[in-house]
Amino acid sequence: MKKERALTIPSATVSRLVTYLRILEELELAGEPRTSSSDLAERAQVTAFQVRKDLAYFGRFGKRGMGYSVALLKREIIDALGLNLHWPVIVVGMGRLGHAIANFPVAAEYQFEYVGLFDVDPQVVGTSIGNLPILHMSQLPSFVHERGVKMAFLTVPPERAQATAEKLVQAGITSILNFAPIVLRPPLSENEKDVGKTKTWHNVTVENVDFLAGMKRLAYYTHDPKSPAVEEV
Amino acid sequence: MKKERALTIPSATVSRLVTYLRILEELELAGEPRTSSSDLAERAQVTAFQVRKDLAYFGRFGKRGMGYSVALLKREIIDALGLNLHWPVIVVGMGRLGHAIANFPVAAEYQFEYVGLFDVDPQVVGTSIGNLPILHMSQLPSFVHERGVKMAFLTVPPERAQATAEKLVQAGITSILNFAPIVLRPPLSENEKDVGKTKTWHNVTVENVDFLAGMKRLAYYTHDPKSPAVEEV
DNA sequence: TGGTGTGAAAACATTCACAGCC
DNA sequence: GGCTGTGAATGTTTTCACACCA
Repeated sequence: MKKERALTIPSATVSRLVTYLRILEELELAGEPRTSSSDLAERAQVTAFQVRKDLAYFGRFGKRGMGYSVALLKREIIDALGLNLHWPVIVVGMGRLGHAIANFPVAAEYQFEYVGLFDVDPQVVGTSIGNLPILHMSQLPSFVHERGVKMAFLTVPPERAQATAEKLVQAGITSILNFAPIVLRPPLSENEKDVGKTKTWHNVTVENVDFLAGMKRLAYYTHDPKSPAVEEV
Repeated sequence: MKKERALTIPSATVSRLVTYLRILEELELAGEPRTSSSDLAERAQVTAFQVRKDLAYFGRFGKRGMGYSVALLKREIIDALGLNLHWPVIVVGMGRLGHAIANFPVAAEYQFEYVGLFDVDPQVVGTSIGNLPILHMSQLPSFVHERGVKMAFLTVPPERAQATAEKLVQAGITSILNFAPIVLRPPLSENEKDVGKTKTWHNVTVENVDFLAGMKRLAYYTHDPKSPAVEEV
């Protein structure tokens, strides 16, 4: 008899799992064989309840009274996140930011691997970064199809991000790490339901990396809200 | 008679307000004088209910049947987020990433302004970026105190991030935009309650910018969860 | 005894329906 | 008629208490 395990790990939990994984790597490097929910909690700055609940979404890995094996728990989180799989990645938009990202040693992180770099500027198409040549966008659809690439880092200028994203999805990309400070959306007249924090778009997932947004949120949490928040009635 | 307005805008709402603000800027640039909750919703990829609820946390800016004035709503969100204030910012850690960030024209974003750059490496201390000299970390406490700086961008290597963050807070910094892929935490034996998504630390707020974490979350949302999620019972 | 796993409760966030006003 | 503002309902996430087991 088969029973489905919870397919849906809450998005907040997914974020924390990434954090726990990083902590487990540190513990392993430090030679610590075991940890506990309260130890993980302090290092991740959450509660021990939260850690146990997060882990319970996809299994039972601890020993009561003993805590968790660092090596085992690390392996389980890697599997749960899909980081045991090979992830070929393309970088689209080879300006300053694209160059910086393409030079980052992403291969050190599990099985992510840059396999293609793309741009439209004839000045940069044909040059290389590391041993990867920068290809023209016109070659992208066949490249993505042949190599089975699903994940793209979008590093084009903001005003071109939407149009480029649409091309990526058309070519078969399903996961976009969007560095442009805009909200990517489906081509007009498409209505799909959002799923959690990460929005879907024809089964497309977008994650945003946006330090300007973080900077503005910081301003809110830092400014004294008392004075403007008192009003005359 | 005075009455306090809701001091607490939910953190999820704060994030969306930043998005709405960006959209309002675009609309203003495009010469659109008015918008509506459904227009904003589509552009921000949320529901119209959500937009109206978010705005209702800090005021009533619309006209029934007419929607919102782009200029007015933009001003209100700017005020609510504290972006009408001047934000002097220091960048700490002038490696590749710190250089890239320091070269970014952050002054184009409201009243943020880089006022100081810091590092410990004698090779870079004394050199300049733009018209700002890179100062040694030993000068940071007096600089922060004299200039009344509250916000810092932390771009040091991961292994130095925690110790550097502690120095920043000791010097009087209350807001850290953390680019290091680690969780910053208070010096040992300090227990403070978390407040929402953004954690507090002696009234310190940390926002994280971490593309590797985004990349790993993407892997989870992209990998087919069906096969490993079915288990024998 | 110590620390996990989990059902139940509380807190929080989103969705909805519709009253109210331009 | 159209679109906002908002209490109520729903759904999701976090917190908690405690049963259970090495």
